[in-house]
Amino acid sequence: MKVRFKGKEYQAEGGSTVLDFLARMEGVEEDRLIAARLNGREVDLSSPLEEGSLELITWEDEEGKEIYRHTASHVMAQAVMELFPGTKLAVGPAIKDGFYYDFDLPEALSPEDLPRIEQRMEEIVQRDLPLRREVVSRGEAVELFRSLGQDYKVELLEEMEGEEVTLYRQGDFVDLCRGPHLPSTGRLRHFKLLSLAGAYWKGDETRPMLQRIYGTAFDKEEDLSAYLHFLKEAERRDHRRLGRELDLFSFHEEAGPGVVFYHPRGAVLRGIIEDFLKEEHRKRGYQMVVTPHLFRGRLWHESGHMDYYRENMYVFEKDGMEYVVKPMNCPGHVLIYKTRPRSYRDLPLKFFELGTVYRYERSGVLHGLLRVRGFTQDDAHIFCREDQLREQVEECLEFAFYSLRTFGFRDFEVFLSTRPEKSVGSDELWERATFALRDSLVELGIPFQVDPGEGVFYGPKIDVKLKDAIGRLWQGPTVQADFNLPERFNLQYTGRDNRPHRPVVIHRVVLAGIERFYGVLLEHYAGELPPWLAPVQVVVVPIADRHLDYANRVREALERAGIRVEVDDDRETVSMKVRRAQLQKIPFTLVVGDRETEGGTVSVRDRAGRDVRGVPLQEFTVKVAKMVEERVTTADWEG
RNA sequence: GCCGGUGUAGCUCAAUGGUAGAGCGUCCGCCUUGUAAGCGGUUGGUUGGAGGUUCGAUUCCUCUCACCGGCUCCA
Repeated sequence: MKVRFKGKEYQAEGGSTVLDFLARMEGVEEDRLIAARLNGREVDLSSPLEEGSLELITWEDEEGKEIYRHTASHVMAQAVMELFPGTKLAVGPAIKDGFYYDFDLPEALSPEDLPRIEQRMEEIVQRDLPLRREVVSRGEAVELFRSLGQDYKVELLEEMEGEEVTLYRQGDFVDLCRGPHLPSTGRLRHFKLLSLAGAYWKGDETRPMLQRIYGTAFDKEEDLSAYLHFLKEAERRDHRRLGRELDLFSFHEEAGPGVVFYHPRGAVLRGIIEDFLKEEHRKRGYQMVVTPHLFRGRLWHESGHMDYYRENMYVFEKDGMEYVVKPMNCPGHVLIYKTRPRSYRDLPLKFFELGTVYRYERSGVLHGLLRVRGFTQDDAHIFCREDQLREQVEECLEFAFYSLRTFGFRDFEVFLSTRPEKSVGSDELWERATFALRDSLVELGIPFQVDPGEGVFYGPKIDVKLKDAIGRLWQGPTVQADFNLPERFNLQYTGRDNRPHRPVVIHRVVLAGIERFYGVLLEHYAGELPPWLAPVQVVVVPIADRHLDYANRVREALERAGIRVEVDDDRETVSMKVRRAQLQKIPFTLVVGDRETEGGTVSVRDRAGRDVRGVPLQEFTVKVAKMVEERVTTADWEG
C-alpha cells in the first residue's frame, strides 16, 4: 500500500504499524516520537498502518504536548490507585502547561502526599509499561468499570454516544480514554506534581467534590525547570506581596474582605491612572458625570438587575423601603439621559464616570486586587443611533488599545461573547447587537475568537485580554451593545423626522476595574513601574549631614519640575539608603556628597544599578521630566 | 458557597501538652558615612476570635473569621 509522508510517497507493507513505518524514515528519531496523524486522525504509534497520508506528532506540536501530558495524567492516576486502593477515577485531561486528574479518594490528600505519588510515578516510568489501546463495546466497558467499582467511568460511559469505546491499559491500570498516548510509560521523562485542589464532579457544585492533583510534564529537563522558574517568577510578581512591600495598599479583616485601602503611595499611582482616564475621555468627547452609590430598589427592578443580578447585589431595607448599593453605573446614567428630551443631533451622547460599584462575590473567589467586592470602573455609556453603533464601537476599541499601549501592554487577544442562558431581550435584538460588534471587529481588522454564551445578561460583548510581561492573559476592556436597556427605560430621542426614536446604549470600560488593572499593572512590571507611574520617582541620598542642605535644594528643584521626590535623611550609610531605594523599586537614586555639592551635579543610579556620576542637576531634571512626559515604559538612565 | 491548606511580634519564620523565641524592622545611642545590610542596646505577642478537653493548650477537639491553592462564578 501507498503512504504519503513529508510530501513523498512510499510503498509500505500491510500488517505493519505506524511505528514500523516511521522508524525507517530518514531523520525520524524514534525516541522523540509521540504519536502520529494518519489521514487526519491522531493515532498511537502502535496503530496499524493504513493507506493514505501520515504526519509526525512530536513534542514541538501542541498536540504532542497534550498527548505527552495526558499520558502523564494516566501515570499519575496509576500511582494514586496503587497507593490508595479503592480510589475512584473521574477525569484527567491535559491542560495548558500541564495536566490534572480528579479522584474520589477514601481519604483526604495532603501536600505531603505529592512527593510520594511522584516517586511512585517514577517507578511506573521505570517499569516502562506499554500503553495498549483496546476497542470494546460500550456494554463491555460499562461491565468492566462497574466490576472495578469505577462509578464515575460508568456514568461517563452511560452518557456517551456510539457503540464502541476505547480503553487504554498500562500494567494493571485501565482507563476509559480516547487517546492517543505515548507508546509506553518509560517515555515520560520530566514531570512534577504542583498542587492539590478541590473540584466538583463535572464542575457542578451540586455534585460530589473530588480531589484534583495538578502537575506538569515536559520532554526536556530544561523546559521543566524553565516552567518552574516561570511559576517562581509569577510569585515574585504577585501584586499582593508588592502592595505590602511597596506600601501601596492593604486589606483588613476588621473592614471585611474584598475592599481595598490605598496608602499614600498607592493613592498616588491610582491618581495617575484616574487623571489619565479623565483627560483621555475629555479629549474624546465624553462628558464626566457623578452618580450616587445608593439607589432605591425600584430602579433596579426596572433595569432588570433585580431579576438577573440580585445574588451579586447588596440590597437592604430602611424605613420600609428597599435600597441597593449600586453594582453597575448604567441605571444612573440612564436617569441623567432622561432628564430632558434628546435630539438626534445630541447623539452620540457619551457619559463617563469613575463609578465605584459594589458587588457581592462569593468568599472563595476573592483575590487581592484582581477580584474584589468594591471597585471603581472607568465606565461610560454611549447613547447613540443604531446607524452610529459600529463607528462608536470602533472608537471604543481604538481608545482601549491606545490606553493599554500607553501603560505598556503590547499583546492582546480579543473575544466576542454571545448570548448567555440567563438573559433579557428578544432574539432579534440580540442578533442585531451581536452583528454590530462583529462588524466593528472585522472593519478594524482585529482577529478575534467567539466565546459562545459568555455575554452579559443584557447584551453581547467584546472582551480584550491583555498579555503581561511573562505571557499571562488578563481581563481588560469590554464593549457591550445593549438594545434592552433603552427598551426597559423607554429611552427616546427626537429624530430628523420629528418623531420619537429608540437609541442604542453601548456600555464600555477601558481599563475596566481600576483595582484589577492596578494589580495587573504591578504584576506586569513586577513593581518596577516606569517613571510616569512610580509613586516616588527619585530618592535623594545625602552622604553626610553636611550634604542635607544641598539634598533639599535638589529636591526643591525637582519638585518645581513636577517630579515626585524624597530625601532620605536617615543617619544611615549610603549603602543602606541605596539598598532601601532599590528595594522600594524607586526609578532613580541620586547620591549627593562633596563633589556634587560643589559642582551642582548629582550621581545618578537607576533601578538596574547603573551608576553615572557628575550629571548636572539641570540635565537630570530635564531628562526625567521628559521621560514622564513621554510616558516611557522603562527607567534606564542610559540606552 | 464548596474541597484542601494556613493563621505565632510590623515582615519572614521557630517552638510535638509544661514559663512563647530568632532574624529583619521600630525606637535610643555611637559612627558622618561614596552606591544593595556599620556597631551596641531597646521595644515589641490575650499565639486570628469564641468555646471545650486537660492539673496545664501555640500544640488536641468544636464553632467562627480571614487568608492561600483550586472548583463554581466573574470586571
